[in-house]
Amino acid sequence: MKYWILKSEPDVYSYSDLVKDGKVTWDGIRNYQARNNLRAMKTGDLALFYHSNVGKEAVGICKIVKEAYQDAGTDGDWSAVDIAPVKPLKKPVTLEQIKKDPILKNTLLVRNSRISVSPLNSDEYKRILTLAGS
DNA sequence: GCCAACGTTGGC
DNA sequence: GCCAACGTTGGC
Repeated sequence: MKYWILKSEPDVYSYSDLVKDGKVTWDGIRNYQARNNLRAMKTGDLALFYHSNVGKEAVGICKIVKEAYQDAGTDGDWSAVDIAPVKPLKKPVTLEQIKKDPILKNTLLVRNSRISVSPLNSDEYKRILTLAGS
């Protein structure tokens, strides 16, 4: 079981959109590192859904329901996965909290803010859930 | 809206 | 293969 953070601008697609849709294809990734992370995902892996730009906070948990397949939107060598919501966090966990936290401050989310799909180890994942009050 | 950081592209 | 120029992302 692996853990991930998926970033999305809530103006474009928010966690509540995901809850409403029930499932969504996570495509359009055009960054090799992020693509490789997508390809490392397994069905059943959990991911935190993070709102970039607006909010700058992790807001919910989702799960991978379909492993990486060819991104239909392109001829290039890009991948997509399908995700579904699990449950919202009791309290969102802000980037500020993450940056201040000794366990979380070294996550790729903080070190490289430009990567839209990044891995978390189980300690980091659990720490965020703790900060979220669950 | 600005700009720093980073990734990608393309000329050499 | 190097590196300057450019585009994009995302925090502020």
